[in-house]
Amino acid sequence: MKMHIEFRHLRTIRAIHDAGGVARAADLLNITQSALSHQIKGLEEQTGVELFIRKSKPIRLSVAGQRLLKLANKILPEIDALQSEFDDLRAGKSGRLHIAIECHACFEWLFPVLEKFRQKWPDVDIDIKPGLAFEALPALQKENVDLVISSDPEKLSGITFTHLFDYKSVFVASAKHPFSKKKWIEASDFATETLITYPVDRTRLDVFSQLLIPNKIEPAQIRQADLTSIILLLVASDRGVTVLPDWVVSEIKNNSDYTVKPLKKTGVQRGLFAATRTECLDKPFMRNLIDLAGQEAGRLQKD
Amino acid sequence: MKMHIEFRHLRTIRAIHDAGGVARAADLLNITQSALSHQIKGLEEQTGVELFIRKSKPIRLSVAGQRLLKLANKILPEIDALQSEFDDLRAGKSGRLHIAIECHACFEWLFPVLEKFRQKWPDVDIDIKPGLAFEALPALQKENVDLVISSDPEKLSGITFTHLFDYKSVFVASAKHPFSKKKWIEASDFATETLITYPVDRTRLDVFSQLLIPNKIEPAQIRQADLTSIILLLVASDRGVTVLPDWVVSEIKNNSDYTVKPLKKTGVQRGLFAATRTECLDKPFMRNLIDLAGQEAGRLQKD
DNA sequence: ATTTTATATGAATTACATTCATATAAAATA
DNA sequence: TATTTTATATGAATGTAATTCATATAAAAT
Repeated sequence: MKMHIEFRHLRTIRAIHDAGGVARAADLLNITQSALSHQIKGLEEQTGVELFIRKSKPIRLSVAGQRLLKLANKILPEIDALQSEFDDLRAGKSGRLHIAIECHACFEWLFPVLEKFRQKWPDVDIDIKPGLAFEALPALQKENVDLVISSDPEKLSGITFTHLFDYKSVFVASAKHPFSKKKWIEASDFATETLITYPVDRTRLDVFSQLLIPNKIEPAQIRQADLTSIILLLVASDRGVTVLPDWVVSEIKNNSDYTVKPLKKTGVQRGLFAATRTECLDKPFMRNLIDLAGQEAGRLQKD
Repeated sequence: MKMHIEFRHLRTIRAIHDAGGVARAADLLNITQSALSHQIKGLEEQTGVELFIRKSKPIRLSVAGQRLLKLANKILPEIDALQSEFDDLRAGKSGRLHIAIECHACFEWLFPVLEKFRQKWPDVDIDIKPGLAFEALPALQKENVDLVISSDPEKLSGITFTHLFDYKSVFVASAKHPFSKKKWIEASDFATETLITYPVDRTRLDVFSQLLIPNKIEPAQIRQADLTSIILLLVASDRGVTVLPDWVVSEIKNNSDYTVKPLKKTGVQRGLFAATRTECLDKPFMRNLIDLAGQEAGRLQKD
């Protein structure tokens, strides 16, 4: 009396209908006729209605039975579809790729990469989570995201950092700016300047982490802007100076509105890494994304 | 390895999600936590994908798990709905009422009855099968129909005939017809007449079964018409004579276009019966239909 | 009426879900 | 950080329910 309707029963109903009888259905399901007979008897007890008309010999579905069959024909394909979705998932054709980017400027090269990726892996669920830019690595461990783009590799259990490419952080100012005569920019130079940055914690900005904080220099003023194009606009109109990755700057290097200088005599070189859960590197789409990211980086550097 | 996804699994997934953890879900389902743990392990083996993220402590659904949950939330209510449909069926609120009528003129009184019935039993699936007018009783036994309206009760195993009402078969002709002077009509009178009948086997027509066949009389001519109103039209314009149940004739009894006479000196009295499978008499809607038919009959006779 | 074919059923068997006892691992707490 | 608490996992034992086997019964076909 505790028994429930189970998929077994739906498969049975469908088989009996398709095969046109219990005995034939039994072959179809690789099961004995007796088993099916017991099964439908149990099902009729459970549902409380007669599912079959037993007066005719290959037994037929009653009205109630037909109703159940209808449901079976609706539900069973859905389960099969789900199973094949799962098969895709296991085969690595589908999956989830939720990305957190610590580096704000990375949008620039990430979008073209994702566009290529999307074409090759249409069933992978792509998303970018800019919200949790900080705390990205814990989120990665907790499987809230699957990929973190970061400049600061850490030793973390279960997390692997894959080197994507190197870039330089370069100083950008208006062409009219007095620093256009300098060969390179020092930390101390910022003390009198208005610095334009992305609106993120300063520890996540190369200018600060690599130059100003170590040298204990505070810019005269800080102004924040969301989009790279806005920052460049502000710089062009001499409202301040900024520091950006060289790949961003490559587009405006030959633009006479701007002057671009290295930071320090040696330049400030940084690496960009893809952080993933180690086991995820087995997934083909994940490896492919990292490959694509490397290729795109190469293309940017050439310009 | 042969295991399939079962409803148990869907209920489990849903419970784990709703309760927010395996342990709490276990209470919810009145089952041990261990059972659920084994269950989801088996399910993961079957599907081949990880359904849960086990890094966090009350375990969460993975992407695949969420997909399964979505399906569970779709499917489980459908099964519940079906079960309550079955409950209605068992309670006698719903069911099938497919009717075969041997007696062609019965449409006349059956339609109003069914209209009343439909209002009271909206979930009963009503249908009239005029096609298998002959062979109606075997169809009843085979559960192809559930009710047969017949004038000829037989002793048949599993079939019960319920008397609905009696009627007389009466002769109808145009008012101008010479027989309008007769007190009653004999079989021999038909030998010179054109008889208009429903287009059915003559054994199912009262004139033949009750009068002409026993007396071995053949009408001069036979003409067939589908609808009672057409038959009456033909009779009014003196294209022939007919024999109809008195309840049909009651409408035109006072119409000066027609003359109505009894058959034979004594009249030809017949009964009308509802044949059903005996077990179907337990169903409340079936009893109610038979009651309604009786009432409607009473109303017709009064006119 | 008889044979054939299809379904039903009781008892035995087997498979498998569940429980129990306990290990393991994450989260909370000190 | 160590410790306690809470949550899940697991192996072995148990119990239940699905399946099989052997056979009875009933409808269809001959």
